[in-house]
Amino acid sequence: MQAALANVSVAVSPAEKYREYLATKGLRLTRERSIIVEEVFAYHEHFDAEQLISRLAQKTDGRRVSRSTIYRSLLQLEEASLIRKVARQEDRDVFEHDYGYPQHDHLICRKCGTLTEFQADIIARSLEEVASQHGFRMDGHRLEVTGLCNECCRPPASRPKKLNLL
Amino acid sequence: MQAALANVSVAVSPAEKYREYLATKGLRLTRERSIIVEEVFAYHEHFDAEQLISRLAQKTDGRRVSRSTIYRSLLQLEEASLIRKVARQEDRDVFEHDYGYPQHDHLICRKCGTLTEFQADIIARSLEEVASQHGFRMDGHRLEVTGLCNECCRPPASRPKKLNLL
DNA sequence: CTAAGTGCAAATGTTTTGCAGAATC
DNA sequence: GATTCTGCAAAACATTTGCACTTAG
Repeated sequence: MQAALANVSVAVSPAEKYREYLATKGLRLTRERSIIVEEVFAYHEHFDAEQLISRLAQKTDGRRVSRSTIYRSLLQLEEASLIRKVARQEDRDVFEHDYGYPQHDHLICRKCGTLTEFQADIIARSLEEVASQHGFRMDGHRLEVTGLCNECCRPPASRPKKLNLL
Repeated sequence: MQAALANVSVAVSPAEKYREYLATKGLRLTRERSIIVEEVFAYHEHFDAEQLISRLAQKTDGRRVSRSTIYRSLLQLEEASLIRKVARQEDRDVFEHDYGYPQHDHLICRKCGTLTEFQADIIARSLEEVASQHGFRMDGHRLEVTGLCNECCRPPASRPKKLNLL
């Protein structure tokens, strides 16, 4: 029931925070929205809309939610700063938890697509400085570092060239 | 004719570099591709496919190129490291020159959408370090800093709240 | 001649939206 | 009783692709 409360340093559950956000807009935490938040925060992995949709579609109990509602809810969760877009992969927006987890950035393997999180305070600090120099009021950032992950640059055998030309 | 060569520290023109890239694939620098590279490098502003398309559509001379060819060419220019995606705005990929310009990152105003470039060597250096710690072979990064630009946070009059509720 | 290149129109795939009926205050 | 919600199907949109025709080595 109160998932995602155990090993996370938050005072309020994601669902509760969602409820608060909705309240400020005169909206309600419905059964569907509640199912969605809980599913979103049930795992800390990155996900896209389609994955969330199929996770919810597999539920055998009555916890099925329509595609539209899921998309609508994702927008709200983002507005509420519960989740945020981290990247775009295969034409899909990729989300991650933005609530209850420390700020971090990602190493994105351009071969296998794996997202690896890392933390570097110095970056946030540098950005504060840059922003203030430009009179820019920073409220967040997204940093994607691309390259090859440990796994994918291991076998230096033959370069995997594209096989277009017969 | 040889635009973008004057104030840029490159040995070879973008078109020439494009030609070289194409050559490695057994492809040619056609009239259309040539028109596209030149238009892309005629200005240093950020752009999306649609903008490029309409810029080329306005040409009164025979320099018109089809939408498909432009999209196909953009892919190649990206592959060739002549341009790169910097952001995604209004559901469109935004590109910028990646050739002949120093590495930099962007402040993105979430109100007016302005992209402001900045350079911070310390970030690149930090990333090198982080990458090596993870056995990650970095080949680039994208950093979008979001917030309000100088202009947009100037008038501290009334907070521009969304006018949804009547 | 053969392979690459183009333009067109149609397809794709994600995300959004209009609407009618259901649920909630 | 009015307003918010949902699910459905259709729409919107950027981007990609199949195809027939051109063009260039």
